[in-house]
Amino acid sequence: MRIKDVAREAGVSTATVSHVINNTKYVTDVTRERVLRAIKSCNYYANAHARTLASGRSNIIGLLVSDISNPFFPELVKSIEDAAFERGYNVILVNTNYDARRAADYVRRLIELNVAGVALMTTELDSKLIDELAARKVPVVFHNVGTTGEHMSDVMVDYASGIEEAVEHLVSLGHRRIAHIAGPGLFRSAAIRRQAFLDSIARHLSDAPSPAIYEGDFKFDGGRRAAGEILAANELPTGLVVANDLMALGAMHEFRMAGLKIPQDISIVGFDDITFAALSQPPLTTVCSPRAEIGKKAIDALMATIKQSGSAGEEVRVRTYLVVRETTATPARAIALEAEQSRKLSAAKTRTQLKA
Amino acid sequence: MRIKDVAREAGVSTATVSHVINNTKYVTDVTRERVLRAIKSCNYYANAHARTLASGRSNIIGLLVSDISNPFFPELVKSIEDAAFERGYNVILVNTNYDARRAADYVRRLIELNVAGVALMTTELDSKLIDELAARKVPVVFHNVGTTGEHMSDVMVDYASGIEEAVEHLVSLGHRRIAHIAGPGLFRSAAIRRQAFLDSIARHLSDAPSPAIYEGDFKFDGGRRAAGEILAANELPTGLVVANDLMALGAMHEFRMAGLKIPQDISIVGFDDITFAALSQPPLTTVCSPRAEIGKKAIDALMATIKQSGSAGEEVRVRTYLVVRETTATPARAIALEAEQSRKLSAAKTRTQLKA
DNA sequence: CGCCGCAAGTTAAGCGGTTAACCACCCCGT
DNA sequence: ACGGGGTGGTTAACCGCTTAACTTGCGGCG
Repeated sequence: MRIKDVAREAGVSTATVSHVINNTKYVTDVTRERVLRAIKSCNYYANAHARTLASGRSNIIGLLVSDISNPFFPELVKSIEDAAFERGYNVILVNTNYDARRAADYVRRLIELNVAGVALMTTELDSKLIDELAARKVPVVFHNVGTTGEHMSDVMVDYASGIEEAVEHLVSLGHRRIAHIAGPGLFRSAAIRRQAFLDSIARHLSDAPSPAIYEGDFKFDGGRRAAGEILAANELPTGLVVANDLMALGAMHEFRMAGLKIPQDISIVGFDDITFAALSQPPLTTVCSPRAEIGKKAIDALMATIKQSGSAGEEVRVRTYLVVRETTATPARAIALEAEQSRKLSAAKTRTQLKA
Repeated sequence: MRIKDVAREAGVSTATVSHVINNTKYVTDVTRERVLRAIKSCNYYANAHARTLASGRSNIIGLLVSDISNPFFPELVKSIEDAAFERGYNVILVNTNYDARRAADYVRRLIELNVAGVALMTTELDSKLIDELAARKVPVVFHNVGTTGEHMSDVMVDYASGIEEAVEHLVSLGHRRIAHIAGPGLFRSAAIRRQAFLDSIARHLSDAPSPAIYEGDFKFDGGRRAAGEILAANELPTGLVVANDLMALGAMHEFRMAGLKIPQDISIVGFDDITFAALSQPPLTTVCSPRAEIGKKAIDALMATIKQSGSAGEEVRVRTYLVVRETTATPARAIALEAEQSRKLSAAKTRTQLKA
């Protein structure tokens, strides 16, 4: 059932069959019909490898993610796969497990597969890999790396916009003591979020004491531990911005264990908006990192550089934004406390004045 | 940088280069060395498509899942990708979105790619697809379909064993009124779990009234709705076995909204053991569907049929088992209630006896 | 009427490997 | 001295498709 069988069946040359399949040359309707019928009657499926070999064009793209079982990724993968499917591409899924060596092995395989492009949605990236890809002129789209170049696009997620909204939200609710649970120091995304948090605080709460920052590991337990540290500190913040939802959920768990009510005792904002953010108890207010949009734009950018090779990559921007749910509220108890304190304070003052 | 460049560089024929790469023929150490050096100095990467075309062997496998964003799948995908990677295979990820047409499109593409094998981890399966695959003699491994055959293996997950453990667990805690929230009627996996539940109940609680069964959609909201129905019914069960964790979590949410305490007022057992089962509040007792094992065994079975074509597929079994966490407990309140009722009852009896 | 140009196909040369068949050489036994 | 067989490598035919270049036939135009 090869193209030559179809050609024989239709009484034409293989070239003609190829042309009707690919629409690469005008063919009369009657010939086209004959060919199509032959294709059907032979139950002919083209051989993609032969096609790629002959044409130099492949319809496979590589998708690298750090860890598909991290709840951030599935939706991203889904949207990428979806966009690729629509455009006729197949995606090879690569799970690096945060392992640079494994990523390198895979990049080699992808190059051997002559992939049309690569979506590097990992956080950890070896620059040698990128060089390798660049040397082979493989179109690439990154995620928050900040480098674009020939064949290299980047979808930059504007973490700051969402963090700003989060801080603004807390401040407008009346919070003045806001802490942050950051991600691991060496993660770029963690560093950006941390800085964005500090900037926003500086902007909105310039007179308040500088905010406490705790560091977690981006996982549930890291959130628990950080919350433990917060509880151990002498002054509890009333608001908390957490660098990802998993840690936010972990922190909520720990606070609840300690008998705190959320949001009455402490308001919490997460980051990412993973599926479970909406399902937690209470539903988590969080900053949405729109993964469906990220995936779609990544493929758009990749396709653009695939179509016209030699083109410079583009830098696409995606905003993050706050999704208010039920873990944030006016810090009523804290405000009452402060009011009480200032009342006592003024009463004391009055007394001393009276004494004088 | 093609094989002929390497051959020229090393001063040998392309055949020799091919042989040292693939270890297909003995080559003297000095020649081998020369070739390897040439490969390195040319920075040569073999072309996988040419290799596949010439050899007829591909190192791509197709992995079909219904929906990667369903929390059941990521871990399965991960273990499959992992096992495939180790064996030198690349996986093309296919997200069918529960759409038979899309699955069909993809199967065609996979055949065109001459994939070495296909892992059909979807719930919905068109028999035409399977025929197509069978006709092309593509090795396939299913998930709970129950058909094996030439080139077709199946990893059967023994849902019943876990359900049995769950029911046993509840019964041994003292539960006598146990209900079930089932999955959508037309899902095979849902039907099997439902039947396993009924069987277990019949085995352990033959004297009790036949258990109530509610139907959900395998999603969080379906669990909420089902829980709503349960609350609306006149007699609350003390124990609940839910067909998957997402619905169990939804049900917990609903019960909590209604003011019930878990597990004091109602014990809940989920199914799947998704990541969030352990993170819920309280952590969910559930039946673990060991996805890492399923994935690994699926690839093992697939590889077996790939290696020796013409072999009959095997049927692999995987047990599910109960993971006890904190949503199950002795139905204290219910027992107290019943005790109270029976006391009243006997008191009433005594009264009537006295009267008599 | 002869020639041009276009329309519709065909021919055949790759694409980059694999591998069966073949060859040259050398060692060894008789 | 000579044939046989093993060793280490080469030759070249393919795998199935694409596509540039070429052919053929025909209508239109000067």
